[in-house]
Amino acid sequence: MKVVTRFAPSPTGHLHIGGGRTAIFCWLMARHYGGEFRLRIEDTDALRSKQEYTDSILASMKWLGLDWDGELTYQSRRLDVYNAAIDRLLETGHAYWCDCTPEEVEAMRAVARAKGEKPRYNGRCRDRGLSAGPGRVVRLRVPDEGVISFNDMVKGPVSVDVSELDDMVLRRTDGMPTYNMAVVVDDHDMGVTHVIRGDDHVSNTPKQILLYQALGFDVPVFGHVPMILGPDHQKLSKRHGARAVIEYEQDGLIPQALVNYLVRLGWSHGDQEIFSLRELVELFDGGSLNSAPAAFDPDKLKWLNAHYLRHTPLPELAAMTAPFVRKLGFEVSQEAVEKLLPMYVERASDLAALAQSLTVYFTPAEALVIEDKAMKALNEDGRQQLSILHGLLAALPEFTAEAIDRLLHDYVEQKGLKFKQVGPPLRSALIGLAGGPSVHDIMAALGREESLKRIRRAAA
RNA sequence: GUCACCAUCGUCUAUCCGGUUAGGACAGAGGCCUCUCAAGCCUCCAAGACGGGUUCAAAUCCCGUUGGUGACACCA
Repeated sequence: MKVVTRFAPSPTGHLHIGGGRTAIFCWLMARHYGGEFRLRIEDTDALRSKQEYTDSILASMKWLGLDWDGELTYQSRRLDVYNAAIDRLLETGHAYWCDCTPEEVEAMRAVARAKGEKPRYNGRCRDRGLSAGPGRVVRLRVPDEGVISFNDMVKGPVSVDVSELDDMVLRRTDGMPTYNMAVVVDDHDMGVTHVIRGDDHVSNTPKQILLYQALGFDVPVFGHVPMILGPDHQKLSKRHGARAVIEYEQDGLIPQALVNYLVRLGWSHGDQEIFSLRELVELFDGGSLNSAPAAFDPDKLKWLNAHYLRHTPLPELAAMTAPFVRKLGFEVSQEAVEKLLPMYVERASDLAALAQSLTVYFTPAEALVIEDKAMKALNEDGRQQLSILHGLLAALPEFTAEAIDRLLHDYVEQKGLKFKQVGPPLRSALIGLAGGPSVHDIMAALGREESLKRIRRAAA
């Protein structure tokens, strides 16, 4: 049987990392089994759905490297299909019209709650034989007794007594189908075999199974992946920092690093931490998923991203970094960026920071700001060394990293100095920072003229 | 409140069907390297929520307690 999975976001916000992770799992599952991965936009909430969010979600999917099969499905364009299904349910007696107002239903819930029961609709209109009319909704007739069970891919067997279920609304007064109704019809029509979604949908599953049965559809396999919690084990929220995939893109993350991190959150393959996309497709078969919610750890993501940064081929990394440098206001070529990269790949954990560290090379000597920590090295002795070195460097026949390094070491040895006495002052003079690459590499990158200019300026 | 699900180092996790000095990774501490900052390498710190069973043997199976998460809409 061909495996068909789907990702079905509602365009009421950007793609967040929790959604991103379930999308990755769905995609991986489909690719692993050589099946199909479908994408559906759940926009039945006309008020909150926005085109810009659909665009943003699609962009994030592409950025993550998740391609989908077939056409995009928009629920808002399938209203007729849902209504036909609802009519069938009405005809077969699985559903009925109800004219209770939201206030009345709320009162019923209050009563149930007061009795210590689960708040729900009391079934008042079940047998009133109402027909279509303004202000009326269609509700599902939940069986009086029975237990709904399903074998969840990640949670194992789950069962719920139907007495816990509500005669839920299938069709709203405005004629729009509700989420549970649309999902079941769509998943069936799209031939979805494995419904992988967030943990927050477990309690919808029994209701949907009831709908599948009432409609005479085959019930798919369900898999509910646990939620991602904040580092403090609370629900992920704004105060935990970035939640949307697009924010990570803007912060300079490498998509593969985010994918790797997200997959490892709740899934594992022995002790392995680093997975290429190809490996993931090969290894991810839908098993080994953890059923407990996982806390998001920004530090580990940072580490992974730094790892990917270091392992990205230079030209590719330059292409990714250049836009970030330009965003900082420096009109630079990709080639110029690529030349500087080897000095900095091991010193940055994201593209934004990497770009920032390159800016000192594009800043004119006069505008170079020397940070406080770097000023310490420019004491009297430091400045004196700079003056002497300025002369030696000016006379150096070949201004290459090797030659500069040799000159510096020869000088230190002859004068009986410690390298510490020349390295830090030079670095402060050259890039205005206390930390960074070897001074000979910095000078070679800057070139003789620019290096001497900066040394002169700092010595004065 | 009711229902569902969950519970191994601070965090992510391994330990496929009971027998391990409970392993790895991030973070943290220390060290090596070194002109600095990183990277890299090495070492260390650190866990089976609690209480009962079952068993020769339990982190692993069962029950309970506690704790956590989710859900309880004419949102998805």
